[in-house]
Amino acid sequence: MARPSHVRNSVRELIESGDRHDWSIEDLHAGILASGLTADYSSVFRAVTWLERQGVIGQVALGDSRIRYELAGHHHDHVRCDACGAVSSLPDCLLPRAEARVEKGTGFSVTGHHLVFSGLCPACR
Amino acid sequence: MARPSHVRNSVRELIESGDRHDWSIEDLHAGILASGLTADYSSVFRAVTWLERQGVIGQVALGDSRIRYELAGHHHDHVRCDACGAVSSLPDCLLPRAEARVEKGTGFSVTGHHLVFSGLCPACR
DNA sequence: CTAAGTGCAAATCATTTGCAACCAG
DNA sequence: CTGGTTGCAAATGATTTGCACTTAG
Repeated sequence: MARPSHVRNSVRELIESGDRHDWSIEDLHAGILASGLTADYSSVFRAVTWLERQGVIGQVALGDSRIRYELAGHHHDHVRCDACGAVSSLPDCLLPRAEARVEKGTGFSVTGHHLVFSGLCPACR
Repeated sequence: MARPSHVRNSVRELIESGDRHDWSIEDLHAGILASGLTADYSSVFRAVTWLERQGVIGQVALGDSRIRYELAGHHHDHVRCDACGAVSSLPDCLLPRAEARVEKGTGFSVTGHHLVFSGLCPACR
């Protein structure tokens, strides 16, 4: 069913390139244009939606008012600079057994979590 | 400088009433109308902004695409039901010394964090 | 031919702001 | 009178959708 889609390919390539983990749709759109290719914002939106539904990428909710995406797969948490907005990711998850504790305490069955630290990055402090 | 403001009072009362910790502006607006009083959405917005600046309430970013607020003060984390959207809060913070670890690992100076667990609430599971 | 992918414009949704009327001090 | 508060309408910002055109399978 899937036909060649250069927009989807470009989006996937950008996100898989790995250096960033806080891609907004606008960032992706700009990235594609910067590489010489063309793509409409709405096409990027649809590509992102599609990739998300396929489980290739996932949303990252930073305090920021736009939706951001990163490669899905290995779970990790983030640190965000309050001053410049820079985001870094942490190598491993700091909540090894916290979920079990939450389950006991609340009665919820916990399937995951989202953790963002805030502070100042080395450059801004 | 501050004159009586029934909108601000209503918003504060609702949020201080304590049962919820995921008030959106729309929720607050609806809540005020439900109590028989009137208030414009924009006035509620301004009241919320004012209370936030005063440090009375703070934002809570749940996956949800709208900004939510809760009483500021004691820090605690949340669990959100993926099915019905219900939110509960956890009594204490589960990351006592995690911030120090993050500082060492990333070079950021960490000032806080935001943690949301996701799963299914007792009613939905 | 048929359905997927794309661009363009327009519709939504939620948040914010401008402005004039209003009112307590 | 003066400045804070409010309602109403309109501006923003970002996400989402409708539609027609193009093209791979």
